[in-house]
Amino acid sequence: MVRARRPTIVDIAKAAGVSTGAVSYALNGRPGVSAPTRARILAIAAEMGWAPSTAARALSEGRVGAIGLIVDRPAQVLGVEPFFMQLISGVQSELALSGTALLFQVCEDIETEIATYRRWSAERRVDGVLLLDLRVDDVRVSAVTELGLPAIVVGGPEGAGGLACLYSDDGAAMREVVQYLRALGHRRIVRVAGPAEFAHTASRSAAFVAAAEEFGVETAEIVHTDYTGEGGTTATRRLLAARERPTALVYDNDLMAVAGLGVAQEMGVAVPADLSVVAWDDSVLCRLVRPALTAVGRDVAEHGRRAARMIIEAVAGRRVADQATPAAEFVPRGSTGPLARTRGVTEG
Amino acid sequence: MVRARRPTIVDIAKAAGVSTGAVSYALNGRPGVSAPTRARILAIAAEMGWAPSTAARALSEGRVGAIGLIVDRPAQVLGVEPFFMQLISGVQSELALSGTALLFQVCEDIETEIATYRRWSAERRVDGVLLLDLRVDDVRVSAVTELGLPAIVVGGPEGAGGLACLYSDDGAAMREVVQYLRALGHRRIVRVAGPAEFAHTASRSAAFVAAAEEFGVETAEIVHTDYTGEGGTTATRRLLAARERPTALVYDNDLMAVAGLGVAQEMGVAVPADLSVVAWDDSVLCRLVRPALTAVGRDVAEHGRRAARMIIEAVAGRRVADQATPAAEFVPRGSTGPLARTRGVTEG
DNA sequence: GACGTGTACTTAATCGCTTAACTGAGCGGA
DNA sequence: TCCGCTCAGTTAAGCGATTAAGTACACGTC
Repeated sequence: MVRARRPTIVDIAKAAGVSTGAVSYALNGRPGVSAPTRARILAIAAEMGWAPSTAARALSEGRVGAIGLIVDRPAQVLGVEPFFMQLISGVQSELALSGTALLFQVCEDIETEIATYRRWSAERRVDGVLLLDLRVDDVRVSAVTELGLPAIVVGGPEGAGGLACLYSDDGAAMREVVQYLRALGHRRIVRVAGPAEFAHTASRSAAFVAAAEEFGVETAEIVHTDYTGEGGTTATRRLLAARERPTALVYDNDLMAVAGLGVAQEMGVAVPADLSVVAWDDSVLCRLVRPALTAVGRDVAEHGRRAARMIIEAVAGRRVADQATPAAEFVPRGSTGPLARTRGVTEG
Repeated sequence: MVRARRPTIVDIAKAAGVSTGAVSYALNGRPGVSAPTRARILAIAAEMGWAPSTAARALSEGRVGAIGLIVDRPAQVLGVEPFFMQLISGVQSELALSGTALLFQVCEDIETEIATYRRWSAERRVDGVLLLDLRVDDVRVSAVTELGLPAIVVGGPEGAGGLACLYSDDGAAMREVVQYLRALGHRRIVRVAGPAEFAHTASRSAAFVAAAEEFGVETAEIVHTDYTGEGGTTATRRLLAARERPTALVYDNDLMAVAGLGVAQEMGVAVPADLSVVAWDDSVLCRLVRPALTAVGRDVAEHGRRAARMIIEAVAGRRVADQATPAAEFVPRGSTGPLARTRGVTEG
């Protein structure tokens, strides 16, 4: 299979009887060629099926028209957690509008991630990157800053150490969830959170604690897991086996919530009669299980599109301000309900 | 944020007091420089943190070191179906070994997909592509062949119209599933398949029909859906509402199986007492719901890694033979069991 | 001492495109 | 008639690599 020789501006120039410079001006909509000549060149280019060579353009313009996205979660989780794919879809769809490519990489740890940024920067593979899952004092921020690699923090809380940030205001939604659960009679609520080192985990936790205080929730505990189904299973089993078990669980992602639901079923804890379950990211998954999961949903794809727009701006050298994604929406479904009866310590 | 000027071979040449040609020979391990000079050049390059500019290399070598992957399923499905992310993780991890980048794109339809291949080819963005979800008489095959774009068909059945193909032999697993269900006493089995136009759907369906005949399954029906949760829900609802409802359902992906499980629960059909459920792709999801889903699992990430190796070979210009992925493994869990009692037409 | 043969380089063309600088024609005004 | 200006191009350098072809020197050989 011999790869066909694709037309270059030289071919167009020859066909049009002008210089390559003129062709370049015409194709890029710059002044310097007359209207008829421009039209002729454009027609020839279209007919030949010409498209600019990214390599050549990258070399002379210094920009490659690609941005990078690295996810570092185990493949297991990645596959099953809707959030990432939806985010990527969103990012990708927006990038496609400007012909920007998306380089995607899965890493195992943050060191490899940083090494990849270095390599990408050194090889000039990408014009900028999107950082996910910002950690408290995240080393990646200084790494990309040092490299001079334009970057946007996606989903972190505000003020990402000098980098522009797309944050989602989870505070209001968290407040709504806690208020709702409290109104249903719940007094022992546990938040099954993601890893403590993630900045957005911390910010949601803070909102949770504040809301619990505001609405007079007696016990408002937080346990940390790793976002995996197993993590959710283990945590839930432990929580439900406790003497004073919680009556409501607020999970940090849909996957863990589904896992929790399974554990409750397995332990004979009725949902929602004995236990209310709330999932943070809403997704098809939440609607498929029974009872359907009450969830806090946000438009993840839109989140991704915004992030894409921000990084495009940043790459273009324009200042980008922090931006908030539309507030998350609380969607009550069958997994939450009024507490059936007041329960004492343990029942037989 | 001024992007740091990254070192080029000119910088290295100056520092080493040699020409850029010598530097190039040294860095690429070619003869033409003495051992001491080579060592000196390598040391300087390492110290400067030099990495070859992909753009420059692409321009002079004609290869960009990137391969493309397009998925055309709605974002909704993508997010929630573990298969894709796991596949991509696998592909990506293998590509990373050779420093090859992965361009990832989500499309809405096959026309856009083909247009993207054209653009990628014209812009020389990728050296090759992986084709997913081969259709019967797939137009993409001729499209990439015409473009002279190296491509590998992932997961199609053998003989993908001239393109090398990585196929998974689903026949044996399907036979095992049907035999197992038949042994449990099931006589009315329905396969809830993906879209009929996918080649792998057709091949699995053929295996299903053959196995049903071999083991004397009375009713072996096939219904087609779109792989979405909603598709699974609707199909299942219709099937379970029928006068002679099936006693076992074999779903083409985990998502639909979970959806089916939900519908059964909602309609008061006990799983596995009244209905056995089998999912095709095994994933965390299958283990999280209750009862856990009996599933046919394969190592999707390994599938991806193989695909990556194949496309790298193809890009290098070597002939690539069709290859089979290790056979799928059948994992019985709680969602399948012996038929509780022989049921007549409809019961109250 | 002339000649061939390696070795260790250098030189310069090349990939495809952008763009600053230059050229030459046409035109208006003094 | 000459000057300056604008327009519509052309020319050529540059982006950062690779690589064929050339060069200079050392060495061995007859």
